[in-house]
Amino acid sequence: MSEKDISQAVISRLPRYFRYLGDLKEKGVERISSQELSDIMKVTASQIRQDFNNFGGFGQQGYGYNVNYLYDEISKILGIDKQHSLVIIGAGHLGKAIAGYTNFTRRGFVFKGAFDCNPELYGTKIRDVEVRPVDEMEKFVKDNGIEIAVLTIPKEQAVPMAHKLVECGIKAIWNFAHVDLDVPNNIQVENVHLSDSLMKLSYNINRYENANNPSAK
Amino acid sequence: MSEKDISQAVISRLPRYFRYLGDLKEKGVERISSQELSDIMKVTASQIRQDFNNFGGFGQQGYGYNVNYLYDEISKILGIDKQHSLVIIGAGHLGKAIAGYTNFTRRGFVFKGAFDCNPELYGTKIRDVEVRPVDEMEKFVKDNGIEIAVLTIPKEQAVPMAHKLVECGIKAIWNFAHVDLDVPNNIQVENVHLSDSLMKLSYNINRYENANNPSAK
DNA sequence: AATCTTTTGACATTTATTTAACATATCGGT
DNA sequence: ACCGATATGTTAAATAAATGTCAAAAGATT
Repeated sequence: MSEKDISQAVISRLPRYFRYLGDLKEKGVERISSQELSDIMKVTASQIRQDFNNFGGFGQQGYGYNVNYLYDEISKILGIDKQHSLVIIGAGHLGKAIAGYTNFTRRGFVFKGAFDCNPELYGTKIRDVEVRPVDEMEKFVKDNGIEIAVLTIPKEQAVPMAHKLVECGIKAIWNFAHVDLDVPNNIQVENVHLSDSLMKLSYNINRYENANNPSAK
Repeated sequence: MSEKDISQAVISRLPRYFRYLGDLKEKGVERISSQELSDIMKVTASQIRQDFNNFGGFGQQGYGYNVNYLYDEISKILGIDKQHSLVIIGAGHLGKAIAGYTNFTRRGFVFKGAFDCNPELYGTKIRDVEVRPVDEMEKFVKDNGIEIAVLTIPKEQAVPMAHKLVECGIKAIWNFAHVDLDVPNNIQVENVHLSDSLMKLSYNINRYENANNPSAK
């Protein structure tokens, strides 16, 4: 039905390509070969070519890839050529950090609403958007056809909230709560488990130290 | 020299196991089989056993795994049985969100200092820790033997700052800036590229829609 | 105490991902 | 308009990861 399934390993690499291509574009570089990109990005040229070829031939033999064209194509693949509306649920520091990050706006993610259950925050503003009581979320999401909900609330609240969001017709959840959400699989979920990331870092510190000082243990 | 290399794919799964084991522990569950855990976590029992066996036999045939024991062993593997000191560089919302996240403290990550280059923030406090001028960072990191630096600053500043941190003897960098850091490989780096994560979500929204409405393109 | 059941740990198999190799198309200079 | 150099797209090989299988060990039951 859709294009043949492309592995998430490939998808995970696309934003990085996109970032480097954006840099090249800004520098005025017009063309680049997989080998040059390989040198800059420290991945094999073979992988670069293979990754791009999952989506069709973007390059030209003997020439390489046109930076602008490739950049645009990747942005289409990633769906950031279109606008996506989002609301933030949980107007704490993390929610504010995300809402305030203007680069997301540049990528087509339009911040439309913020909700919290702390009355002290009601009416305060984050980038021209008023923080509202979380009870108003359902109506707001439905009325405005919001696509993405950013969950920056404690894990206890995250699961029921995800449920509610699904009922409101949300398409995707960007989940910062330290819990796995169980939602129908027509709802896209992307988890950002910060503590998992920090533990990985801790493991690697440990590993390096044990490797160089095997006395302990 | 060290234990034989374990793939980062396995390491990435450990924090999730740890999280579920913590939940089981709290519920008073004493033992669990790979099959039961498989049902809860939606990964194959085979993978669970294989993952644990990378680090030695934690289970017992005919019995399963002792939840408390396994939990403790994983915490040792991840190095979160020991304390790790950290400083936050960039006291914006993101830095504050991370500093304020008390769960990290529970896992042994001790927040010791915060630095920023915005004079308005000097002297303000984040959880009893005073925000200081970024110029004082070098001395502070050296004097206090800080292990981990959390980089929550704009990408332009991140690269030179990483350099400086390496000179101060930092062991690891938790990087939230949207740029790849180039540091010696005795320095551990863990990247949290939020925009990459959001783009992945966008891709998956797009993919699902195209699959169910292939008219477009 | 013997037998049956459970469940691990180890290994074999399958699947997925990455890297390498190369034929072929295009560019660029003469 | 030709010819050599370049660099893709594609296919094949190698590597890595995930899954399935089963003997053996320990617990549970009678």
